[in-house]
Amino acid sequence: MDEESDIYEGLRLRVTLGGLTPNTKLKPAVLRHDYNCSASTIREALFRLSTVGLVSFQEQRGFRVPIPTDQAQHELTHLRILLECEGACLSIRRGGIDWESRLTAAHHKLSHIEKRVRGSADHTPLFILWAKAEQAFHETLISDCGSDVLKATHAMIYQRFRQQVFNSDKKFVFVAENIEQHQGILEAALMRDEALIRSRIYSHLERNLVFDMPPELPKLPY
Amino acid sequence: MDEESDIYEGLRLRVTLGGLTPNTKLKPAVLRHDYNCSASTIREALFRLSTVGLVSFQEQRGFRVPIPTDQAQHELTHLRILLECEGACLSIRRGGIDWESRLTAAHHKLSHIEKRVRGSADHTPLFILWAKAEQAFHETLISDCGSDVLKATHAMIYQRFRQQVFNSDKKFVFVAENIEQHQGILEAALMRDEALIRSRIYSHLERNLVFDMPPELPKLPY
DNA sequence: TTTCTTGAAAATTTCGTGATTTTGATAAAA
DNA sequence: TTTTATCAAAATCACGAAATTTTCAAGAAA
Repeated sequence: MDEESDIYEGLRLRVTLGGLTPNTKLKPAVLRHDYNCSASTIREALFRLSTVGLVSFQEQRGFRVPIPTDQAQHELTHLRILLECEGACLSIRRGGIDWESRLTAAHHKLSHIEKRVRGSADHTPLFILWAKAEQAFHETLISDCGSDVLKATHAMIYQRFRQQVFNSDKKFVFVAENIEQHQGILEAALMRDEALIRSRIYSHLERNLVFDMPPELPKLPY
Repeated sequence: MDEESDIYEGLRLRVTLGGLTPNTKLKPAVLRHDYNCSASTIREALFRLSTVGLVSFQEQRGFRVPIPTDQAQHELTHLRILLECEGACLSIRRGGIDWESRLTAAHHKLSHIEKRVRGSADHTPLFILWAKAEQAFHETLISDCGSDVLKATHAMIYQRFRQQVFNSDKKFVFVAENIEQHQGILEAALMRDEALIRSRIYSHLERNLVFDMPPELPKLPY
């Protein structure tokens, strides 16, 4: 049977949002029990995760949970901005009423969760839910860009970004400003204003840029 | 011994520049003889190649050489432009004399090969050499952007791009304009003109964009 | 105390095998 | 002729174990 991709997804969730301490060893011989399968199967899944940067791998030294660094956070944020601005602008040009409607739906769901999060003291139980809705919103934002390669690349970077900030000390996973920022991005999308959406995506992610970065966004690309 | 990465590299070369017919099956049980190792080892390497898009994989149906499509060519070109413009501009801002010198060296090597290619009728023997020099030039161009993530992502896309155009019917692997275009990119880099280098990178890759795309490049990003 | 060696335990990598699934040729039915 | 059924050959996948490498604690030397 096809448990392989379940194992892959399960491990992906663990290393990204599982709250594992960075640098934790990931031993196939141990993990096999959680998924009941052989060590080789786990190894294969870990290998695939390592090619997308979600686990680190060293020859003859096995797999580990990557260590978050300021540098990595900055770089991942930078690429997210680049890819998301591009994808969003292309979607604005190409997307129709269907895109608008899907984006509105995704925002509605996200917004609902975010308001609940703001109320409760402990974010943990809602967090997985929030993370999925956040990802869905940002992926919907670029969903009509017309490029599977762009979308796949963005998904990769987004996962690593989420892992990075969740596993970093600061745990800035959720901040209140998100609510209005997501709202603002949605509005810019519906207004079909490319320059505005660029600047709002930038503002939304800006706080994760740990080094200084040129301030303003371009009018629009090519 | 560590043959694993040799096997990975060997297979990568075969599926990208090996001249294999698209859709060719890649059978571990057959390939094992070329690398003398077990089928499982080959399988593992092919798996890793499939996660970066260099071989296609279907559950229970094994591995195949990906089929080039116009859509894929367009998307890969689009991302190359995006990443290479960004990386080059950042390198212009951050890079010093060392970057200029490495870029000049890389261009010198590439230029030498390209002039030899222009002369000879059959490009095949020189092709691997040219491909390596071309990649080195474009990677040096973005080498001082300060982001390992950007560089790794670009490398991934570049490989797939190279595979795509080499395995496509048209075989536009080498065109004479490359010579002056590479020259032009080098000059723009040394002039530290961001807008110019963007427009020249775009012009260099433009012919691989199979669908229409907005014409001119942005002044500069953030 | 600190540094260096030693060697047993643990972890990683590779491999061949059996179970399961797909493929493709041949024959039967429509 | 075209479609469907059958079934043997071939390929894929997951597994456990052997071979290799690393880890790390305990003792020797500086």
